[in-house]
Amino acid sequence: MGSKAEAIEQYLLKIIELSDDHIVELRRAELSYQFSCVPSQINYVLNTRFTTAQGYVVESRRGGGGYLRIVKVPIEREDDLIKMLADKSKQDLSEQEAKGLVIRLVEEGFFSKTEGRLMLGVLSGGVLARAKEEKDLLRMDLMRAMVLTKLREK
Amino acid sequence: MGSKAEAIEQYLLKIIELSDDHIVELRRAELSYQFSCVPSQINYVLNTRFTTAQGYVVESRRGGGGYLRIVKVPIEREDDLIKMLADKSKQDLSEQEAKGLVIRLVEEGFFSKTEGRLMLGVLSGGVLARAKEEKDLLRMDLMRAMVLTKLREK
DNA sequence: ATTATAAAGTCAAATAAGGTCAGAGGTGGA
DNA sequence: TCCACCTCTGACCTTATTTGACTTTATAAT
Repeated sequence: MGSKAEAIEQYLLKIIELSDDHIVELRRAELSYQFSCVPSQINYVLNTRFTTAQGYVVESRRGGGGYLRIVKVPIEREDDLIKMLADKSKQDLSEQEAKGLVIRLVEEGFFSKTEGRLMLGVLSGGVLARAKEEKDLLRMDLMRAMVLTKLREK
Repeated sequence: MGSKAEAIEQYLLKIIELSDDHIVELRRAELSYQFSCVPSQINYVLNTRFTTAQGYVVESRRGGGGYLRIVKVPIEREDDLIKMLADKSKQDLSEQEAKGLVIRLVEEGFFSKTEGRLMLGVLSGGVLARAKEEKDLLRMDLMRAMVLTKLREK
């Protein structure tokens, strides 16, 4: 049984897809009611799955007439990419982050679908098991290497 | 006398066979309960019998809604390059070997040129530096993962 | 202005998975 | 018999999700 968080994610993705300008606006309380969960779980989903790294901007407003707005934004890809890669302080990459990033890079057309699959193949699952504690560091190295390879070819 | 590990293996093989897309998803805790063993024995079975060398990709997720997913990738090829990957005794792959292999796989049209470049980007140079002595083992894991990913999509 | 009401945000604890590793226990062949 | 090589177990670890008490901010009503 998939988690509730995932169901909420899927629902949001779907309605974003359906909206013509890739913007969706909603009430936190209503959504949490629909999915019979506490309101703060909506924040959890937003914080873990609709991050800027994954290409989303979330705005909100409290109080009467409050709302949540999720906007999917395209990136100025190469600049942002280089920035991300150049950010030396970011030395590790979790599996989740990696997946989000790859999905986005494919959506942006930076990588083809098959390339994306290839990347997911090495970045996720038990493939890096041997690397143990260094797994997340290595994953970052691999991601860098692949993005750089691709940049060079363009 | 068949071991419990073998019984679990047989069971998994059977349900993978029965599933129409060769994918099976399950709860570790449930399975271990069915076979009255500790949960970690499931990992033992997966690690010893459902490896990439044997054509399986295993994914998992922890936490609420967690799961194990086993994907079988059919390796029915006369292609001896690919067969080599199925050779369990071959556990490491040097940089030179990797390059040669990728080049041939691209020549044969198994991988596209850009995919090949992506692979070389990951398999060669200092990218795996972090893995130290395990570098060659890890390189083999990566190669297997990529080939399986590609086979999976064909 | 003050107070009431209607949102949404934060954060940490509780819960629900799966992962790792080292050592104990078997088993079969030389 | 003895050794090498499986299997099996349990203690401990890491990660993801769910919940709820408390906080903050906006609007509406007096």
